[in-house]
Amino acid sequence: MTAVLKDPPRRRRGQDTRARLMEAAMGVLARSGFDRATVDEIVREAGFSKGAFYVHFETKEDLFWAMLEERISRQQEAFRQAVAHTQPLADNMRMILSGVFGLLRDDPLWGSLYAEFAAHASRNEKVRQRLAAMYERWRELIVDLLSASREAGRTRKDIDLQFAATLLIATVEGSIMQSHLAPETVRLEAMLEPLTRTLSEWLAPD
Amino acid sequence: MTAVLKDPPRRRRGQDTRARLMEAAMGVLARSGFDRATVDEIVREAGFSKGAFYVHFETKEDLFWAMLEERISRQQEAFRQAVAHTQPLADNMRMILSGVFGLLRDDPLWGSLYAEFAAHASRNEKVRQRLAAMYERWRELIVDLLSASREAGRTRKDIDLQFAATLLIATVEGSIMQSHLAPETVRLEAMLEPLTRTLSEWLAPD
DNA sequence: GCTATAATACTGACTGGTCGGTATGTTACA
DNA sequence: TGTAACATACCGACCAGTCAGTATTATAGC
Repeated sequence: MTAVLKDPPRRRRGQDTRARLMEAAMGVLARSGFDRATVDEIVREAGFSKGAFYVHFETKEDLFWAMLEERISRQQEAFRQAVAHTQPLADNMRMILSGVFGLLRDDPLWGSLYAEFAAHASRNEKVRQRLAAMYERWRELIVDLLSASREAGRTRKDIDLQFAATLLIATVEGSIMQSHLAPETVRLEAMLEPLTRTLSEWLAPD
Repeated sequence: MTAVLKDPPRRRRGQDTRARLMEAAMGVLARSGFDRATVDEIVREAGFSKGAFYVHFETKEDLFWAMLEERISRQQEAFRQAVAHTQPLADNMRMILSGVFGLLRDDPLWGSLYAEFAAHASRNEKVRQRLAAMYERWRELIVDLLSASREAGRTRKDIDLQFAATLLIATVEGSIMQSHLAPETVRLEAMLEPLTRTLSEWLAPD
């Protein structure tokens, strides 16, 4: 993959310039999309000049990568924390769902940003592979979780775990998608309990 | 909604220019995204000149709208045809799924185009509302279907139909998303039967 | 401590190229 | 011969990326 992230220059004037640029970029990217977002707008919002931008990023594309990596690792971390193999499956499920939903509620720009990533992935093989790897990792984590739960006799044995993982992710992402496009009709918060119950019931041995 | 579609000029030189422009645009939009796609590239691919484009579309944005409407109406039509209220629910389910999956298989550009629409919806309130209305219509159709099935005693009564519709759509769209980003791992064809079975079992009265 | 020198972070004017949209001309058909 | 469809050259705005210069901090020698 040969990541192109240059290690950040030492901080100065009390602030981490690179981080502030990325923070501003997040808003601008979510508002305007990658192609319409201009470097000028990003640096203006961050309170820097264009030169500063090109000290920290080689190109605009480079910034995009940095954003993608940053969001993915944050998401993975939240996911991992929500998974505690020792709890009943329904509790795990609720933890995961509310963790993911919470991330979106706390940071409403994430939905737009993710749509942007997905669109880019369609046209950029490298981005696509990176997102595919992210999904792969999620599936692994879920399969592990279900596998452990199955050992403990708390999950039915006649379900293909790969399929189950794919379906779980699909359910969550599809719900997020709909609530993102029609927030007045589909409320994530309201779906937390029904989703938890439905998925748990499906997985529970009869 | 006040659609801005101008009625197509009379055809000339044996071909429907507007349709050919849209066909070419579909490829270019899927490849490059809306912002990177240039009018020049579209007309070149369609075998016309820039002047022809602006005879048939007021702006580039106008073309985008036309594409969106065209895809939505085609999708709705496929959906409606797949739904026959008279069949057992599982058969209906399979019909709907294979209908949607087939649309994607026959036209691999659709996935990219849809990602583009979704990304645009994040930044354009009008596009967002249009997509939201599309989802709303789907939910209505599904609720009708489930409602009829419930009358016939073939669907459990303790499920909120709105929630069920949302969940069904989420499942399908989430699966499509994953197969779009990771086609080598998630094969839609392979998911048809398991999905049909899982969803039918969930909805069936015990 | 104090200054000289080097290294780094940042500024902002500028450029080269791109592209949506237009103006004007040309062709085909009624 | 008029009119709608199409072609082509062009313009003006925009923008990623550059670069020469400035400001700030680190370091070395005293």
